[in-house]
Amino acid sequence: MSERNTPNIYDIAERAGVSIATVSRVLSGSDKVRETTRKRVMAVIEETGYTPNPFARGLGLGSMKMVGILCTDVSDLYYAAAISALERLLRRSGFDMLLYCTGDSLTDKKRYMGFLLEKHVDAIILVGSAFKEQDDNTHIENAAANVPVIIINGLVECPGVYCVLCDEKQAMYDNVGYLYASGRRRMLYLYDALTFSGMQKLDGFKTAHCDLGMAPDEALIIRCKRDIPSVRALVADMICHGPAFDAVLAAEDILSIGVCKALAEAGVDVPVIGFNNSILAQCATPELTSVDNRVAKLCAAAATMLEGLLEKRSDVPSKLILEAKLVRRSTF
Amino acid sequence: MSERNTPNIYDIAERAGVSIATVSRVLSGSDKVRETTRKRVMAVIEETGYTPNPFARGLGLGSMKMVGILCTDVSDLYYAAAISALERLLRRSGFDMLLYCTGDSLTDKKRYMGFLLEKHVDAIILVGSAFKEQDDNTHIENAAANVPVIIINGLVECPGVYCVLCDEKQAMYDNVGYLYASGRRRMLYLYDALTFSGMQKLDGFKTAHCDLGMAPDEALIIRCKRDIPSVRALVADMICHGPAFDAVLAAEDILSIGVCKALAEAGVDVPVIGFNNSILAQCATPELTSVDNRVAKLCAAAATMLEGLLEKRSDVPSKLILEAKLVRRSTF
DNA sequence: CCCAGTAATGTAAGCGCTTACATCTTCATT
DNA sequence: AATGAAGATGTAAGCGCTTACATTACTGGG
Repeated sequence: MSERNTPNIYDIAERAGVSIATVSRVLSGSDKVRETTRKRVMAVIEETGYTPNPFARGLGLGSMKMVGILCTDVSDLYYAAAISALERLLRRSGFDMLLYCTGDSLTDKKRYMGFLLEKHVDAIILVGSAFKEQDDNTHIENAAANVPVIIINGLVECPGVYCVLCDEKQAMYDNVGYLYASGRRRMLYLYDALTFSGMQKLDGFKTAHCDLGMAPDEALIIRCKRDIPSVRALVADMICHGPAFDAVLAAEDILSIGVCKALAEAGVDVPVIGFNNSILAQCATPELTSVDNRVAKLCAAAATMLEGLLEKRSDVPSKLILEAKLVRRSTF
Repeated sequence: MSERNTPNIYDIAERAGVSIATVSRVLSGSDKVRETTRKRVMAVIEETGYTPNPFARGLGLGSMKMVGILCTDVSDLYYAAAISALERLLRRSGFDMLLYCTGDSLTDKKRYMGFLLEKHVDAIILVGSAFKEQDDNTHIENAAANVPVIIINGLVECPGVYCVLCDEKQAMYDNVGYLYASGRRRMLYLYDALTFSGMQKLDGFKTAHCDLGMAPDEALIIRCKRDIPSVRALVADMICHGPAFDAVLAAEDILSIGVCKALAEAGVDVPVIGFNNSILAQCATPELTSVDNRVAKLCAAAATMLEGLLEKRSDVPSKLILEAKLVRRSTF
């Protein structure tokens, strides 16, 4: 073996008395290698602790088996759960995860998407990176022309883009129905961002009202900061100065927390339903009833999809919608 | 240009009427290129949308500017915050983040550490992946022989391993002091895992007791499941059946949540101090006083360290300890 | 025992870049 | 205008792998 620091395929070939092609075949699990040869090569590999250089392999193959993840905010509980699930699933399929956090800026999303493509990843998964209403999704469409793109909880209908999502519109629609059935007529709706998911939920809220013959009161549909004290102050103020409400629907658990605090302080008891069913729902006092939008399942579906796509199977659905599920606790 | 799908450096060279070496120099920002030539080359690059192939570059350079992250659990709030901060900081320095989640298994930690090395990352950062008492850290030491290893909130003293940590022992020591000063003598200590950090805190708790002339009561030092209902049940039981306690210190905010719930239900009012100062502390009712162990700062320090290490600077300290800070809210 | 046919292995040409070294310009000195 | 030195550019040899194609080693049927 030469005195380079790490052995290369030539060293292995030499020591095993074969050619590099044979070593490569052993490495790639090709079947056209005699069993005795394979054993001999494997022995040398074990003995030297050789591992193939991924860059060289990447250069030859055009891929390093990496999947790029574009996530708005990993520190968000919901996304963190998604990343965690995805990592495990990807690794199981032999892919590494290249993680990019975009924040909310569309410019950054586009830029990072570009970086990911430059890295020649095998696929791109978007987690929470889609899409305010005003967004243009050209970067996604472009990316999809080169590599499969999977969107978790977002929807972009375009060839090469595959979406797994939870029917949050329906979930919110149902929430309104439940509250209506229990006699509520003036539901407060709190949201912080009009992402794709945010719009779905808002839409569900409004549609349900219409279908129930109520015009949604715009004064009860409030956009607020994603921040406990703000929401708390907001709700406290509403309790004192109106407009009056007799139930609260929040687009995110974190908002509900602020709501609950304000309600508790004022001694007001109205139902509250959160969204995401994160750990926060269990932390709240009283414990928060919340919609479970199935991160883990979404991610598992995404992983399955990905495998299908990379095997170029043609039976991969371009859209997959899961049902959400209301988890009842103490606030409704 | 040939009819390959992506242009390569030869295409650019040809169209710009220079050699590939010059293109490469332009790309790498070398200064030995005449301004007019650079302009011409850049123009062609823009025009064609050429981006250098990262595998080829990696092969030549021996690096793809990637940093491997080994994290026990990204879905944990504390780690998620760390990952988020690190990603931003790494990207700023031009590194991509290769994320591995190990879980608690030492076998997996070792295995994944190996994978990371095989990928020829430029550095490895451990987030929460160190170290139960019984762990052997040979994999870390081996890795450090090849590539800088940075440990966030862990300590392995070994050449090539750099640690940034928060003085959690001192923080817990101080907690005991504060409670002692307010007259508490029977403090309940709850923890879930004896990671490095876990051991530090426990140590601080015990040492403080000794220094204050109290023998820590082992019956008040309890290991529990990291799970709200368990803790709640545990504490509820203790309230009824003893042993008696007059304050609670928890090693993690999530444990404190269970504590607070049990206390509230039983109408018992004793101080509680959590640890991590995560969002959970703000969610709790009453809001939880908690020790802030400075994730963001730790990560920033790690990033700075990393830059120093990759520039082979010799002034990089091998250990950096930050002070924790108690954030007072309603439970103490 | 020969030969076609197949299985196993080897040869060598990429993949797209970096960079040491060679070559050619430029330009200030004399 | 001749002469270097310094600056700009080109040449070509890797980096370590994959793989099409060529070659050699086997196999059983005639």
